[in-house]
Amino acid sequence: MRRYHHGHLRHAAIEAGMQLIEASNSADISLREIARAIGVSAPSIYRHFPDKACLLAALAVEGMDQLATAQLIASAKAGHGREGFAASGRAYVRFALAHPLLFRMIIAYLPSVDYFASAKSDTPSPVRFLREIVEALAPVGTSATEVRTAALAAWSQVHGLAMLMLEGQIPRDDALIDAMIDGKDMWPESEIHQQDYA
Amino acid sequence: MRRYHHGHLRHAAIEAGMQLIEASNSADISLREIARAIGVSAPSIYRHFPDKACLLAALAVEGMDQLATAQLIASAKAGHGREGFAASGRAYVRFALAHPLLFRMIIAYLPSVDYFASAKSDTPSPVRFLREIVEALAPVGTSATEVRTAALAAWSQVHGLAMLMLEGQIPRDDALIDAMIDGKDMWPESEIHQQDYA
DNA sequence: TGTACATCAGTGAACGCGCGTTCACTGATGTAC
DNA sequence: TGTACATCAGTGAACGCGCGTTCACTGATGTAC
Repeated sequence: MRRYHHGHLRHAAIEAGMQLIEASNSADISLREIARAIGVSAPSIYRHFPDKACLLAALAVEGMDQLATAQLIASAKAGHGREGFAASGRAYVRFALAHPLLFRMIIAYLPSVDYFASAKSDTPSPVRFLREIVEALAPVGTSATEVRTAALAAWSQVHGLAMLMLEGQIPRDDALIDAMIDGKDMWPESEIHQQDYA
Repeated sequence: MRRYHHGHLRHAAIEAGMQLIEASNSADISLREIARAIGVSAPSIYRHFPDKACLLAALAVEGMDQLATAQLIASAKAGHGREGFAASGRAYVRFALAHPLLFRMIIAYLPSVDYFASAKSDTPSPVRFLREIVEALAPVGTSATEVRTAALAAWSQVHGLAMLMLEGQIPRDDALIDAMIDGKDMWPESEIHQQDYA
């Protein structure tokens, strides 16, 4: 009987889960698989997670963090602003291609983050990042719903590209990603009041 | 021993499969389920399909036909051209929302239809429809790859919206679909040489 | 027209699979006296 | 400091599930003579 003090097994399960997710790129991860990976019996998982869905949700949260971070870094490298926004979009697609199953799980197992609710939250998330950067780029006087529509359209754009490439319907062509996501499209002739994402 | 002469069971299986797909909106359909639905033993399916994947592929083909038809009708109703294109995009999203599982299967189980290869094919398909309508709308002198990029961007846009709505990440708001997909975005100040989709 | 026969679309039973979850348990840990 | 004890993170065995697929079969059909 190996003993994991104070939530160590919980941590180990999530870590092992993440590794298994990277290895598999299509089917869901099984609870038993994760237990096997950390050398522990399957029922022991239930000391730390009520059921499988909660375990997967924990992995999805982990993945969401990673995605948000990847986008933030990409945006910062491009100097935020319009170019940073495009860069974060490309980062979204590349993250999906690099971590197919994790990406699907983020979308599937995470409770949806309402666009407007994200304004009140403090935790970083792709949705919150999206809202803030689009708000910063919108011309003064743009209505909240207009901004939201633009933000959701941008999300749809990169999400659709990611999914279609994952499904093999669009070739995984790096140049195509770049061509599809450039900074010129949104509010082309507007003045920008730039803000950092903090 | 009920007997289905001359491929009747094949037909019945596809029909029953389509109905089951409409009923379920998330998990995959099982081969046994389909057999049950038509009152036949599971192994009898194997007289007509080599394996489950082929059965599902047949359903996906059926679904693709329906999707292409829905888009074509929507486009025709709007008079083709720029408005027709937007209408076909909205039809894509609404089809996905109305037939969630079928939509997923079309994307997942169908061999990818290469954009350029679709030019040579004669069978109607969403990709072929997309290519033809975007080509018709492109200003004279637009390069083939530019047209392709625009077409794939449009596809990504509606596909992403559809997926995010299906996953509950974006509210299923009809007005939002309309706002997001209007005909103004692509090549805004270009002359159009319109063509019908035949 | 009647009969022998080949074909082949169906059948029920069985295979092995891995899954999520429950159960009664064991035994190491940390604490209270 | 030593001992009794409660806690609770682990265990192996078992549950029932539905799945895709294989197997040897049966019996209706349509055809050749």
